[in-house]
Amino acid sequence: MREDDSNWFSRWEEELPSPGELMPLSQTLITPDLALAFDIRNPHSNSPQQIPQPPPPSNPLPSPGNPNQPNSAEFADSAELGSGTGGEEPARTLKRPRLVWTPQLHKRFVDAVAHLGIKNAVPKTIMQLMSVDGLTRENVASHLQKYRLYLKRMQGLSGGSGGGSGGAGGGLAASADPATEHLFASSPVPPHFLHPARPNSDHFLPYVQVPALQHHHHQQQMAAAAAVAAHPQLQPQYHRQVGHFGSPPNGHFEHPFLTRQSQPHHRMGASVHNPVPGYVEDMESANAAGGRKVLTLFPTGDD
DNA sequence: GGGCGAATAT
DNA sequence: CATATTCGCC
Repeated sequence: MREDDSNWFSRWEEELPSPGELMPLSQTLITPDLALAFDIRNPHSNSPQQIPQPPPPSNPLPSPGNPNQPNSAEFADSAELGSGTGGEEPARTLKRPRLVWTPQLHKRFVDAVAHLGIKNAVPKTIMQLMSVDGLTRENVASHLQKYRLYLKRMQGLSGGSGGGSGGAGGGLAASADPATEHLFASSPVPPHFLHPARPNSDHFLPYVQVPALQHHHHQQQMAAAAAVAAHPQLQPQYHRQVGHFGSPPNGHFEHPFLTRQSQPHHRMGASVHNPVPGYVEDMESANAAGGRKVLTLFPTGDD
């Protein structure tokens, strides 16, 4: 049993993040279109209203859909199927698209793990800390497994024996080999990750500022929304949103800089002002082959 | 029963 | 190969 839920914050000694670090710690997996389509308001909703989203009886995430922005074609598809199922909301049995771990998302992941400490870094906690709505525990668990594998690999690879793919540099900046540079190499791995984790002192933190820190297991959507509602001032003003790019074939990740800014506006009557031209969009990852949809995340902008 | 972790499947 | 799903254990 992990009673971390009760006092997980009692062991924050590894590396206390600055409030600023935690603040931007919130990302959404739901595209604006999707959100609109589902009547869920975004964190930055102008309306002073409280959470307009009553707890969906049973539907963690109807259709995470596809961040494909241009049109909700994909979503429309799902919606159609959903309505056909007989209810209003899409059936709960709908499968969500594969999650694509973009460097930014992975960065958040590493960030969360780093702040939690390896020992406390369990899927649920990580998921909560990441505050990426739409992210499931399974998503994190799966990725965490791979990440641990990666770390282990790195730990073993310090001697630089000429075995296989070159050297991981031992510790920091392990990416030296073009072949090794896939995803994990793109994020800095906190040093203490490789350590046996130094014995901590009993440092207690003055206060904790975690966005989605509720004990209630609610839907991620609501969790995020609620968190925002509870601390609206925590939300940055800028809308650094969508920016999904398919998996880079090369593996060279640059900044998610905007590629283009098409699609001026949709039919939303409200103001859709976007002070930041940060609309990135890329629909090159259309994996139509096999009918596989890919879900991508957007960068928070902090990096 | 929930959740974590590793194995296994797609 | 990257994620998802399943399975056993705590």
